[in-house]
Amino acid sequence: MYVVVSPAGPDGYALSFLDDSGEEEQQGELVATDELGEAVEAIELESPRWVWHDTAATYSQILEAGVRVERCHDLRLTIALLRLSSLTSGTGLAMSPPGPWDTAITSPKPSVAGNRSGNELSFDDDKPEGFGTGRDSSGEDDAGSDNAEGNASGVAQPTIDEFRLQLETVRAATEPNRLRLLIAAESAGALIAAEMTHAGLPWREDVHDALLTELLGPRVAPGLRPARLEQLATIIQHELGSPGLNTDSPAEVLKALRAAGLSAETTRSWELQALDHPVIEPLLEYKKLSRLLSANGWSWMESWVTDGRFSPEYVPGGVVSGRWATRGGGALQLPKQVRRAVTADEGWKLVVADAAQLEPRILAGVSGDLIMARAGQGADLYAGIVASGAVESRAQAKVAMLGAMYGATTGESGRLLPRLAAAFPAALTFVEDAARAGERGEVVTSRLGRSSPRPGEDWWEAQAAAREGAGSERERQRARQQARDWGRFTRNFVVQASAADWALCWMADLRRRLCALGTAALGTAALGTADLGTAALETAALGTAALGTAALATAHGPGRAAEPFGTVPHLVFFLHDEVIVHAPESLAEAVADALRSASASATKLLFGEFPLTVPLDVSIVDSYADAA
DNA sequence: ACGATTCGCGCG
DNA sequence: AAAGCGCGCGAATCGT
Repeated sequence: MYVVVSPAGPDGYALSFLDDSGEEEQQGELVATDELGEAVEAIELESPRWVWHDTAATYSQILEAGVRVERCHDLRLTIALLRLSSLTSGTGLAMSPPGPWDTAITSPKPSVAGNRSGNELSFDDDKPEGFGTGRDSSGEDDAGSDNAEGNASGVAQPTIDEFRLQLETVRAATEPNRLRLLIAAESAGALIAAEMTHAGLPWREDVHDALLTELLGPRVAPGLRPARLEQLATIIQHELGSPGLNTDSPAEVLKALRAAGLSAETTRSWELQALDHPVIEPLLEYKKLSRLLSANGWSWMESWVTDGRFSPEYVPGGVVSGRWATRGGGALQLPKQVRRAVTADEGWKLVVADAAQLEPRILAGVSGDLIMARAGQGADLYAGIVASGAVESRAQAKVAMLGAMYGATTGESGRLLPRLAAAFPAALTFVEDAARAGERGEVVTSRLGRSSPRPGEDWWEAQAAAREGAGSERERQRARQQARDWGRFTRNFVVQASAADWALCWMADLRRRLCALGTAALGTAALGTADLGTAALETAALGTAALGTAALATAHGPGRAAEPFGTVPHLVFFLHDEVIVHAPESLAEAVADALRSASASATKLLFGEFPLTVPLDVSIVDSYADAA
């Protein structure tokens, strides 16, 4: 069953019920915004798939009411996939001009730092053109239920139509099941993103403050330099013999370095490291600490940490490869320096898991390179590559693999590539083909059907001009450069995007297992971990395990603030190939098992019987800094 | 004075 | 050792 959620009037939603083929099976109903969570909770007992324009906008409100849902279909994320996918190229949907469904719903009030509540929406103000049915559904609904139901169907029609179009487009696709899995995974990712933003990453401000004080000196007002930075600045000025030097200005620092007889082209740290001069050490320390202060100092904490939680906004589908982006607080770049502050609540643990060498393993999978897959049977793929005889050291194996996936041409990496190609011809041919396709301006596609964008107008014009021999030699050279650049992008895309496919499946499967764990833990009997297996997962396209509504209901008793997680272990952080689960201590070991089972499930979903393994590094810790 | 771009560095 | 992919962010710098 599908339940389509559409905006209706200034302060409400229409819920429409569709059967599995998309036919309307019963009259819809209208609910006010502040009743949405309650209505969803009741319907969720039937395990529907929720269909809505934008998960981030709608699901956050449901979470505010303390309610979670098991699965959804995000119309905006799906249309983005279907527009670009090579599996649906040429379809009406792919060729249609951009419309309202392509646009995210933005909340009227820009989200205030750390404000994890009150994210109300006004569809009247914000809905893009094209939604209107010309009918006013607000107002005298009391007149009779017939009237209300009629309006519910009317306002819901554009949403229902778009959903049916997307279903039909998938049905007609080259490989519908592959796309269905991708869409289910992408939508599950959107649910997870909203839940992680809602939950936040447990953050100890006192630990963070102590750490800053130790490294920088006591806290000072914004704009002022803490003691340690002041001290280092003075030393630098002295060593360079320029008392007025502004150590924060790269241009001034560079000038001063050259005046002191040092041959630097830039002030980048790695370049400075090569220089031999007494100023280098204090200068490097200054840059490091200055970075810490500006990126993750006290004002960062003030802006982004509230009530012991760091709550960045995750942006699923924010990168064309399917990786997520984030907004706010630089969540993609939490320095190792400050991870000490990420600390489990009392009685809870952080279960930190990292998919070891994910991208090269995924390359083995997408290219069907059995030799490389075999090299990855152990815990360390790079050690396996050394054992295969392709290169001498682990360091070489790593730099060569990265070079293969990124398109290195020079340096040690470039030199090692022929040896890698000889040892693993299937894998290297695969990325090489992807690069050649990109150089021709063609589209490449991930394991589950996410395709790369085509290069822009400028790119094509430059190529055309160069082909016709027009323009200067310089312009032709530039065109070749652009072609190679795009080739490196598509070369990497097939790996990065397939790894993102895997990570989404991993998390979606993990989420179901975590919910099952929470339910089992609250039951009277020890039910153990629910292992639903791959077959069940495939038929369900990511999501049939009950979310444990009973557990959730128990978790927020009457009179308490609604809390959608209660004692259920839940994801609190995700970074490409790494997750953090916040779990009650008693469940931590079971969560670690769930993480590994989910890895196996995801690998099987993507690669079937191909003998690929994605081992995890799992740590059960109190602080993120203690993770392996 | 202010928006756009670049630099430099953090993460995978 | 410092290239080859993908990001976000703050400060400095550039352009108008």
